[in-house]
Parts: sequence; C-alpha cells; structure tokens
Amino acid sequence: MVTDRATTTAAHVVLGAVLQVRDGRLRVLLWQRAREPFSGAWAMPGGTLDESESLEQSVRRHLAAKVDVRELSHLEQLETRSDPDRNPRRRELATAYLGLVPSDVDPAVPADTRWHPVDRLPPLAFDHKPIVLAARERLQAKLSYTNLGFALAPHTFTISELRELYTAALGHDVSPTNLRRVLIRRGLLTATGQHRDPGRAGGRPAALFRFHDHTLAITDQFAVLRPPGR
Amino acid sequence: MVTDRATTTAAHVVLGAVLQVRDGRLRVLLWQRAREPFSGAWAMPGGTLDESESLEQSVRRHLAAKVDVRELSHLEQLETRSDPDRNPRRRELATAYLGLVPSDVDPAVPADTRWHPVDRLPPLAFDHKPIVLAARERLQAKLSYTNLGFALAPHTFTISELRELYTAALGHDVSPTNLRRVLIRRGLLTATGQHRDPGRAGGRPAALFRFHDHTLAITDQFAVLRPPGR
DNA sequence: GGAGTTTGTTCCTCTCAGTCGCTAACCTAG
DNA sequence: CTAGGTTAGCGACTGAGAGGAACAAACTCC
Repeated sequence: MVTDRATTTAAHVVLGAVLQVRDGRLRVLLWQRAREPFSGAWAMPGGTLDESESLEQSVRRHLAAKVDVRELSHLEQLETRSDPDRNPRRRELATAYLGLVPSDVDPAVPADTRWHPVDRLPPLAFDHKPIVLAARERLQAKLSYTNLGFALAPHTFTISELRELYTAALGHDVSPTNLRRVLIRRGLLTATGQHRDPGRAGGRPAALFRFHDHTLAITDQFAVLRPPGR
Repeated sequence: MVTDRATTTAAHVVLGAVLQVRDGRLRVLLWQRAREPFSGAWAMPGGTLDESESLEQSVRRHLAAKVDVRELSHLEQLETRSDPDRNPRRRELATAYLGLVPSDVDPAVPADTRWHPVDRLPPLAFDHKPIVLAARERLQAKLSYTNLGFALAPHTFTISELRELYTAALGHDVSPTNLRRVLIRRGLLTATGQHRDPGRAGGRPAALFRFHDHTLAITDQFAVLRPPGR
C-alpha cells in the first residue's frame, strides 16, 4: 500500500538557470549531455531533490558540482514545470531557479560545461529553453525596478563598466548619463571616493561606485495608482 | 530498489489562493479543517497531484470541488514551498496558485468554506498564511503594471465601481479621476457607449466600460532604462 | 602646450501621475 | 418649472522622473 502510493508519486528535480555577463554578453551555464535522452543536447545543471532538503538547498548543492556556489550573488525561485510529457522517460516535476554570478568571477567548471550566450542558444534538452528565456525575462524586469544589478556587478565598478553589464543583460543600448542618474536618484549607488587609474589609454579617471546594499530591494516608486498624499 | 527510490520521493500537493473582492474587501477562499493536523484552523483549498496531470490541471480540478471553476477569471503559478517541516506528518511539497474571481459572481461553496478578509486572517494551517500574503502582493503589483483588473471586475462596470475594486485590492484610496485617466491612456478600458441608470438616488448616469481584453498583458512603459529613441 | 580620449555635469524637454475645481446630467421637493 | 442635492466626467495645473544632447573636467601622449 505504501509502495503503491509512493510509486505513483512523481520524481522531483531542481534546475539552475545560472546567468552571468561575460565578454559583453549575457550567458547561461549549460552542460552537454552524453547520454539519452537528449544525448548531445545542452542542459541546465540540476538534479534530484533529496529527502530532507528544501528546494533551495538542493539547487545550491547541485550547482556546487558545476560552479563554486560561493560565487552565486543571487538565487531565487522561478517556476515549477509539470507537463506530464516534459521528460520522455518518466513523470518528473522540475523547479527552476534563477542564479546570478558577478561579472568579475570566473568559477572553475567541468569539461562538459560552457557559458552559452542566451541570445544564441544551442539545442537544449527537455523544456530547458523556455526556462532559460524565462530566467532572462525575470532578470531584465528586475533590473528595471529593483537593485538587482548588484548581483551582476563586481563589488566596485565604474559607471561605464556598469553600463556594459546593463547593456548586455537588457539587450539594448543604455546611456551612461541616464543610468547614473537613475540609479543614484534611487539611492542604489554609493560613491566610494576612489577613482580608477585611466592607464595608458588616457581620459578622465572614472569614479568607483558600489551598490548601497547587496540584498534585493524593490524601488517602490513603481507602484502606479499610489496611495494619496505622497 | 524501485520501491526504495520511490518511497524517498516527496508527496506533492497543489494549493489555490482564490481571491475576490466582496463587500468592498479583498477576501480569500478558505475551509476549516476538521481533522488533525491543524484541526480547527483554516486552509486553502487544494489536494494531491495526480499521476498524469499538470499542476495547473490539478489545481483546477481541486478548486472545482470548492468553487465552480468556470468562475475563475485568472490563474497563475505563485511559488513552490519545500520546507521539509512544512507538514508535520510527512514530507510534502506544495505548489501554490493565485486564482481570481470577478466581483459579480457568487459561486456556491461547501458548508465548511468561507470568504475571509485577507487583512484579517483567522489562524491558518501549515504555511498557508505567507502564501496568502504572497498572493495578495502579487495581485497588488500586477494591478499596477498589467491589465489584471479585468479578472476582478464584472464584464462591464462604471469607473466608480472599478474604483471600489482597486481600493479594496490595493488597500488604499484610489482617485476615480486618476484611475480613469491611467487605464484609458494605457488603452486598457473601452467605453461601451451604454450608461447605468442612476435609479432613485439621482446623479449623472455613469458610463459603462469594459476591459479591452481579458488575457494578461503587460504595460511595457514600466521598463525603466528603455531602449534609446522611443 | 595642444590634440585626443574618456568621464562627469548641466540644461532642456517630454511624458505621465496626482490634485483640484468646474461643468454635466440626473433626481426630488416645493 | 425651478432650486437644490447628488453623482459623474473633464480640464487645468503641478510635480517628478526619465531621456537626450551639449558642454566642462581630468587625464595621456606627442
């Protein structure tokens, strides 16, 4: 009886859409499958959920096998996929997480693993393609109305470096003037007082900034139809 | 071996946070538990996921037992809860959905079921309280930057009726002038040309509107740091 | 010291949300 | 029929935030 009920329960896996801006492009961490199903196709890192761990613990554990988990600057749940046919071999639910890595770290990864540009994905296994695209969409939306930029950027950076990150992540040009003004007005950026040595190239030394805090915070001004009198 | 693997798999349930504005308040559909655990506490409707259904199919099926499912004007996935201790009896994952019901329908519900104001919740079972609050937060956010109001409103309505719905859902006052202008400028509202009979009370007859479409659409103007030249 | 390069600042404009008050359209009472 | 009450709709004004562009600042190299 116990066996009956238990065997009808679906397996559950976790998946991590790990994004990073490298070489001026938004990329996702994928590994190439060597076995069926989807042999040769690329897949998001992940694995089965264990008995006594939460989903977040599980995805951190599995990601540690691909990328040093201490490098993750942000991790949040995306969605749970449940199409009965999403895995041709067995009934399987998958909960996907969005993970972010700052642009200045280069974690060691296994030989079968690559950073693929999100706008030029190779053939992906299972339903991983829509998940990766959903991850990008979530990132782009939150860059607009939260301080999530902290998770893409190094600890300190110049405005033009930050502009490159936003340009790559949003997929369109971003004006440094405007970026600076918007983020400073919202109180998200703090000047360190330091300046970056212009080096041989010349030019005015750029001021170094950091994000005021490194936990997700929502810029509430985006509530339209606000309460009266503010 | 199969038995071993299967018995270590967690059970999976679905939950529906069904919200409606009734009597000028935002309310959630809850039923009162008669058995342990949490006997006497209130719980969101839901149940176990079946072998061959998706999560959304499952939550629709379980909600049909509490409220006529045809009345649901919107249904979207909220989050999946996985704390190993969330259910004291067994390891169990729960995927929660946000469901909305238009204010003009009054579905038949079982005897143990009530519409509770979201801002005055009774003691809730399991982790249902944070889920209900997350559902309200999602609704409030989406009322600001999408056309989700269509899911709370009757098919046609006056501006002041709509104002009541937004006031109840957002939890603060909303100016009818502003509401009208914002929703019309965004192209979300269409005038039907009809007017509502003022009745004995007197006053100018109010124009009747409807939402231009009844599928979720995002008002994209909220992307700050937009692409140049728009 | 001047040209070239990159960064930072200021000014201007545009759009949209919020507020207030006036006008419109209906009712009832006298 | 008119005056007064009631609700709805509309327009003018205000303020805030965002985008664009021109100009000023700080550096290197020749």
